Amino acid sequence: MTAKIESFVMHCGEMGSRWGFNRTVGQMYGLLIIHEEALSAVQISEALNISRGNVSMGIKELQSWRLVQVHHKPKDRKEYYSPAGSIWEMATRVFEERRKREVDPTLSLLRDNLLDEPGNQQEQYAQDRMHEIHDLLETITHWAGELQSMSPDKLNTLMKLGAGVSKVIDMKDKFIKNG
Amino acid sequence: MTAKIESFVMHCGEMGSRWGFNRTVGQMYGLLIIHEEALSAVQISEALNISRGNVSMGIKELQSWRLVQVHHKPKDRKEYYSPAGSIWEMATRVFEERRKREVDPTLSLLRDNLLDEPGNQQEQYAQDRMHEIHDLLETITHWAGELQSMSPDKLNTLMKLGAGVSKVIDMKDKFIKNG
DNA sequence: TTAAACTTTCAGAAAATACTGAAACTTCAG
DNA sequence: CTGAAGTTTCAGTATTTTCTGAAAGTTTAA
Repeated sequence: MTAKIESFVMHCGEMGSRWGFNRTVGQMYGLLIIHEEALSAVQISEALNISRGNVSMGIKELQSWRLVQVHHKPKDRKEYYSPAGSIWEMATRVFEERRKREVDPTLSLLRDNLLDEPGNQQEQYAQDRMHEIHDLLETITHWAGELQSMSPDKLNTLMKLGAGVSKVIDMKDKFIKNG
Repeated sequence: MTAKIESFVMHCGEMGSRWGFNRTVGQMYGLLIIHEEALSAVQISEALNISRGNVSMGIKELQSWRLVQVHHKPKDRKEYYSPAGSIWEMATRVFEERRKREVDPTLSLLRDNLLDEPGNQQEQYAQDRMHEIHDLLETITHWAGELQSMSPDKLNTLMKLGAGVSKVIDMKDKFIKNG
């Protein structure tokens, strides 16, 4: 590994826990992304100086995020791993998986709590706040889903438009009002 | 604390680490959100059964996220804490702080790495991937900033529009072409 | 079948992170 | 000043998370 490549891989390790996995899983994913050829478990463990068992667990973790793909080479029993999908897909998958882990459980707890009538003023206040949080998370979650259903280039147009989208929406309102 | 309130607070604790802080900080923030009155450090430590020192560290952490506000009562030297801003602001702050911690360092590393010429084919490939990641993160970051600059109700309109925004944009293109 | 070549699992060790509580520090009323 | 009422700090401990490596499991070629 050259110094530049190593610095990227190590950075992925350091950021790993902030992105939702642990250091070695971060390093492994970083390595797979910038390496042109698919790598075997042993190659990964040698490149990163981690145990074979750890690589096995890490691959499992990355698979649970739908971020790696397994390949086989003819006349070779080993499994070779590479990132699943484009950089774009990688981003949407991380986004989606994090939503599942970070938002969905909370939405479900809030829904449950909101089913009961509040027993007193204190609970009334608490429920009002929970309601606000629930609605906000629900709106954002729903919106994120809609965005992900758009084609990447539509989405790109939208992003490039930025806050300008607001003008376009105003224009639509005017257009409709005026017939 | 009633059972329902406690379940919410404990949930915030469990989710804490997924949201970027630790268990007790999560509990503290949950408690402050659903509690109508501001709470003193001692009240927090008693409600959650954690040490006074831990509360102090937790408040510091929440302040670094710009999520709490300090109040003083007349004739009372204690500090009282409550969430800073509306639920909406809370969401944008968490979003923004997480961007700073999760994305900005990576963008800066990528920029640095992309300044140098690649030394060989392997580095060329690595740099191409880094370039893709850089551009994607930059686009998303920029877009997120633009969205945050919009007023909450504009943003709400946009979110409610969902994927329908794509049609509005098409309409604009047609309108301009024909108009 | 057998055994070689590989992968997975998991108990225990190591490392990282969070928490406590006592001491140090700050602020302010008298 | 003094000391009471508060806050912060941080060394040491407890807890949680991650990692290792050996054993168990799987697959396939002969």
